[in-house]
Amino acid sequence: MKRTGAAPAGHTALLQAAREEFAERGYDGTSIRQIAQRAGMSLSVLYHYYPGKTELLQAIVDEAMDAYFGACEAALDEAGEDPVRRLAALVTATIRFRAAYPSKGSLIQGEEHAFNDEFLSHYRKRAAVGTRMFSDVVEAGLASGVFRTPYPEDARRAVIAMCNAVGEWYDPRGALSVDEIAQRYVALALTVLECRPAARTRALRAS
Amino acid sequence: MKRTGAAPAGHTALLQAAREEFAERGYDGTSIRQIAQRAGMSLSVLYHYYPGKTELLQAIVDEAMDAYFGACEAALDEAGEDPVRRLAALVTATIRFRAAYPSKGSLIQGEEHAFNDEFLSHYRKRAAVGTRMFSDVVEAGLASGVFRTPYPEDARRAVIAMCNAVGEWYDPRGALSVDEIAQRYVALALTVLECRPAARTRALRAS
Amino acid sequence: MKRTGAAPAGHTALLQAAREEFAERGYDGTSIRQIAQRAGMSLSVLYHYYPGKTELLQAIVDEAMDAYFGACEAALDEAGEDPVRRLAALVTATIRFRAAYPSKGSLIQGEEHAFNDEFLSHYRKRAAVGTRMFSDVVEAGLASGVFRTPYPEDARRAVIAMCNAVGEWYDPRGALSVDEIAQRYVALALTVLECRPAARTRALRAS
Amino acid sequence: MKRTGAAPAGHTALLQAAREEFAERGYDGTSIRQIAQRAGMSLSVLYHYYPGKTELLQAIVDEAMDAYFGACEAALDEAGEDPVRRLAALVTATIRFRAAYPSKGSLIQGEEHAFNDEFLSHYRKRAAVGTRMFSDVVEAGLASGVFRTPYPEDARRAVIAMCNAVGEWYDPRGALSVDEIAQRYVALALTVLECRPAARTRALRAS
DNA sequence: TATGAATGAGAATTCATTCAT
DNA sequence: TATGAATGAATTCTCATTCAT
Repeated sequence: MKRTGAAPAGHTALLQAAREEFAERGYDGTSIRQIAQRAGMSLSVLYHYYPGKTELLQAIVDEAMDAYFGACEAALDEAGEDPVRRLAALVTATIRFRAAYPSKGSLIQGEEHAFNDEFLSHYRKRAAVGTRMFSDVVEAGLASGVFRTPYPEDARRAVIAMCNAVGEWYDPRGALSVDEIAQRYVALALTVLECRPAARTRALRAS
Repeated sequence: MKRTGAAPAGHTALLQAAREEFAERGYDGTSIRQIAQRAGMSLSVLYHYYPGKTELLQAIVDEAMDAYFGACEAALDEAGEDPVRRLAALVTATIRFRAAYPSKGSLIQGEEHAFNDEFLSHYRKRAAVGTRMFSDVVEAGLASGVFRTPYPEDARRAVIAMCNAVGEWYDPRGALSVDEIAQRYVALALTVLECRPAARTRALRAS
Repeated sequence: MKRTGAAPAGHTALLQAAREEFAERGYDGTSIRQIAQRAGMSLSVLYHYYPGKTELLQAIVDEAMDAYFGACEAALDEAGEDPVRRLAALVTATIRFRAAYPSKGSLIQGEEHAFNDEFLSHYRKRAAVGTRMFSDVVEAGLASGVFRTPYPEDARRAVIAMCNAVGEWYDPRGALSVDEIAQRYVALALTVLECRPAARTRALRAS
Repeated sequence: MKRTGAAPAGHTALLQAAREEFAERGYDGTSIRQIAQRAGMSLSVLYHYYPGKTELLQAIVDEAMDAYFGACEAALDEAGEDPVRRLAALVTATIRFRAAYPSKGSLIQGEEHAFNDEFLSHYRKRAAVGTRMFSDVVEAGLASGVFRTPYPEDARRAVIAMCNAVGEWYDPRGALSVDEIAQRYVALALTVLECRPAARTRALRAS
């Protein structure tokens, strides 16, 4: 997250403000005046940073995807070749991401209607890459025989859905830390994929 | 599903139109003009039926919850006492519900910010009842030893999340029917809960 | 006030409701729905009694003027020829009228802008008659030497203004009865007109 | 009375336009479109200056009260201690005020129903101060024996009412100047208060 | 008489955005 | 860069009134 330093100061404050407002009221429910106010700047200044509301949304979504996919790739790199460890890496990265960004303010799930056509296809392309990361790991695990789920597609969807849902209830003041939650979800995900006990034990010990 | 007969004609057409528009563009992204237009009536007529946009949203959400919880209760009644069959009943009802109502137009997930305080607490109360239905079944299964998940709370959340996610990709023209999808998700849910093989076989045969 | 019996039941309830609403919120601030509701009838019924909002206003104003001018004429008749007694009659009638009708709901002072041209001239004509009643009495008093004000026109306006103002503060639960107030205002009015002490004593004793 | 210099240009034009429209049609009878049009600006610009219709009304009323009470205080200061001269000061200030501001557009008599609770109490508080100014003078005059009215409270109301009524008929093109009218009303007011002839003569000569 | 549905114009207000400086 | 004024379209909602039955 070494993004700071490069960005022209106001940029990040603006993105942060927009992220929060969008998260609280949704894209359409938020006025750029509210964003400017929360960012502590005038409307005119806001327009100097971004040409419009849409671009603000897109910047947020893109930034979130950068952060998420970057984390995923880094985690995969570190995980090596073992499908179980790779799966654990993805789950952990997803949980951390959902915990870090408020509820729906991140990938702005459900705000796709606010995207214009160009950005929508860009977004879908990147989202597909994300899906692919999971699919690849699941397929690798099936190929090597450590995963045995009869419904790989649905199992992959289930894993992603349950990880994403963490963003809806996670509270930093809760009893469990993010990483403790991540551990549990790794276990649950392996269960969903019907991971062989031996491989599972190895992975859970490792992380 | 022609619920007509009770409702004064335009009411249902209006709800249907609003459901579709809200699903496509979100609550704030939808203008009541668009709703009226889709329902084929003038703005004034819309206001003749409903006192405002909020009430329209609330009516939709309430109706959806009525349908969902009604289906759940009926399914539970029919399932008898066996926790496995009860779990299967809830999963099936949820999948069917998510398939029947377009994406986010049903329980209007993520539009809570548009609820006023009164309705929000009403909504949360009902939602808690839904959560409870799942919790009760999970607990009963754990008590009787057929479920063995070490994380009942998270497993329950995972099951609900994966069922809800069906609404995001389900396409009636797809290869699998709703009930086939439901069968798969019952299997996945039982896997998540670490259901004993014997009980599982029994349940999957039964449905 | 034997007006009842003739009017078709709903009529008077309607006028009463309209009078109250207009008094509370002004003509433009009142919707005919509010009037219908206060009168306990449906919109359609209201429109059966009166063709529109304007006519309702005009009916109220006319009825109020009927009541007021009727009372004035009766009082003048009873007063005989003495200017002092005639003045006392007018003042008393005016005070009683202002006390009987809520604040501005009576002659709807200040709602002339809501009158159409035809009614406006009709209203002005009647109002002029009212003014004339006072003027005549003042002039008679001057002619006979009992009134000695050097500014008859302004004195007349002052008397009328102070009587009308009673409607703005009169409270039936107050310490003084309407007639006690009227007595005081007769005294004040005679003072304004610089009535000769002898004539004054006679008049104040008489009433 | 060119108050300009402080206010940002459009503000005063707006207030003037609103004052005139409100005076002609009443608060509820006036649309902000009409105000904007009379002020020669667009709706949006109007909203740039004032956040809403209510605030416009309140600004007008407050400004009018500032002007009136300011004039009263200045006049009282100049009048010295003599109750007769003080009374004359108040009457003159009131007449001038009523003549300067169109009919009911000033203290917006009779538009209290359009005030919100907060402003209503603020308004009533200031209005009470105005009442008090008159009461104090009347009481002082009674104490010193120059006023002899047996009904001080009603006399005070009468004086205020007759002065206020000037705004309903005053026409700058009339035969009498504002100050000539004021002189007459001072005389009438002193008559109402039953001022001692000696003191009266002195006061009428002085002004 | 009576009714509830329907109508279309107009209400106040907010929006994202641009412009002149 | 930065600013506050300006813009005009769109927003939700209310209005007085009429219509079909």
